[in-house]
Amino acid sequence: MLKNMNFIEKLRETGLRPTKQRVKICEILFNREKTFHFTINDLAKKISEELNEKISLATVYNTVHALQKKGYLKEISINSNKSYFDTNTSVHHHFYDEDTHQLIDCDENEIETVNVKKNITGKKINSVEVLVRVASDNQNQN
Amino acid sequence: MLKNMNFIEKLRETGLRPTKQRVKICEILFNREKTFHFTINDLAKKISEELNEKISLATVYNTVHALQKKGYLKEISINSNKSYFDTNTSVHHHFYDEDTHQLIDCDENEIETVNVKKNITGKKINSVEVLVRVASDNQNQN
DNA sequence: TTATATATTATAATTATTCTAAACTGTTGA
DNA sequence: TCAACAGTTTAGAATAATTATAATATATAA
Repeated sequence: MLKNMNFIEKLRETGLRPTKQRVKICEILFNREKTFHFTINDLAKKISEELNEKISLATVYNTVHALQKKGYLKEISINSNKSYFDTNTSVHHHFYDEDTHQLIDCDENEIETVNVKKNITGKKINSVEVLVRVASDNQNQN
Repeated sequence: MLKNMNFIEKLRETGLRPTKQRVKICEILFNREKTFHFTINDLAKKISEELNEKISLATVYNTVHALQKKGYLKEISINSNKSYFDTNTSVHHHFYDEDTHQLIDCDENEIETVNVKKNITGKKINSVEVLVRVASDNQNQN
């Protein structure tokens, strides 16, 4: 996994000043094996847990949005009043468990490439995302 | 197009009391040719415009959620801090124009059937939705 | 090292949504 | 028909997520 030095480099490369807070957030987000699905709140909580130090919520928002703009994070579409982010920025899809509200990454090969036949003049396709909603088999939908 | 009588029937059939407000909301939502994508706010605005009468926002929320629970409306997954609803409850997909924030329905045949190979034990697939994000071709993403 | 542009922070403001409790209305059955 | 009850509507308060603000602090270039 990457060392802090790398984060400092990486941030600088993309034109983001490597401030203390940004480097810390990068550590938490990217020093891990598996990809991380989180809300801003999850992240803020993790910061104060793991670092015994608080970072202003506004900074967490700013930093996450900055990282997203630079392509280090991806926002995920789910119906929810919260925004979810994903450290896996490659093209991939999600299962959403409606019982537990858990989000599960799909391997590329678990969903066949989606063939979009329509195109809109003057517009380019930015992304094609599939969301598979699942729920317990014996749930009656009252 | 359906007459109010039909809405009263329909509501009653599904166990929703056909109150004045619910019938009005049904009129606005379902007395139209093309499907309607809206937020609660859009709907509330339309009500006061078309009917010169206000319905409490709380009632709009309650009614939309009741209609959704009964399957007359579908909630759409987009990254946004608002919830979008769709009067087209059939399985279909969407284009989302990131420039104009417009949502466009996809005909069934404009996206090939998505083949999901993964399945999760004890869970059934409720829906498979594709969201295609498009944006102006000459936009630099700075 | 200093000047300057940028970032952080606490807090206020905003926006979407849900809750609450009182008033009201649709429905059921005498 | 009408009383009674359960379900609904309502305005406004409460909550939650996010964004704006403006003062302070920091990173970086010269």
